Amino acid sequence: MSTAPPPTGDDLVRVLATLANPHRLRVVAALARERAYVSGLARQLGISRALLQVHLRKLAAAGLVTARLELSEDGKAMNYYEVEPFVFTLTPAVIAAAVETLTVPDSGEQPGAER
Amino acid sequence: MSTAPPPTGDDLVRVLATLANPHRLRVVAALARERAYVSGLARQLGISRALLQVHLRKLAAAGLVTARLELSEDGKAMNYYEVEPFVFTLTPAVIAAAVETLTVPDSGEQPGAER
DNA sequence: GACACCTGCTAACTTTCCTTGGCATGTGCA
DNA sequence: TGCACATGCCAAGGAAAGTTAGCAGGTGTC
Repeated sequence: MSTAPPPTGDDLVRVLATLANPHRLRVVAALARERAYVSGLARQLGISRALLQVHLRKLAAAGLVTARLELSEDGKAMNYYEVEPFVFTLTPAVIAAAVETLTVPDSGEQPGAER
Repeated sequence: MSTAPPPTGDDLVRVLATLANPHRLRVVAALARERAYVSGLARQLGISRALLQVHLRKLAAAGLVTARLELSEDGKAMNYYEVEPFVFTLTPAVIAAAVETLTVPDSGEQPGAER
């Protein structure tokens, strides 16, 4: 009974690096409560829009949140973000499995044929 | 039925930041197979001792690995590291809960009394 | 037209992390 | 004594991430 598909090494690193940031954790937490648009979320979190943009971009790149462009009642373009229902389990065994598919910076990249 | 105690926000950030690194993931994976001492592990992973030291230090600081100083048969002091059987579950809900106990860089730090 | 709200981007600075190389210490063995 | 192996620490350069400030575009309302 698997709870979630085992992430590849690179995916795991990306997700971990993305979540390893207080601001991004707050963003995820806020979006978990309810979806929000950029400016509103920036005000809610007390950070600048430019900063939030960067963090949202990273979260989206990691597949943890998604953006949806909508039009408000008064015709304004609002970019609504919502959290993705992700589930990652972190254990030594999971990591050991993920490492098998870790890309090396410069050499070859045969999964499970390096050691 | 809880699988693991909910981590505090700061703990979570520390663990995530620690694991968000290919080298440290490899270290955890190697130690998950079997414990090892610094020099041997460095050779096994193909990295310098100094570099491994830094990564091991971070892993230990996050509570993911532990060090145990032992004496080999021929009287040499070997510092054996072994992985801790940690279990972290990453979901939007877990993150939302952890954010409640996130320390702010400069202001006060009353858990769950800010919003 | 001026204002308020929404969106996005880029350049530049600061800070942090990563990595290397060198140095110092201790043990056992030929 | 010299070599091989183990431990550790520190300084310094390079790479990456975080953050700010500013600019530019769009719409609706007074």
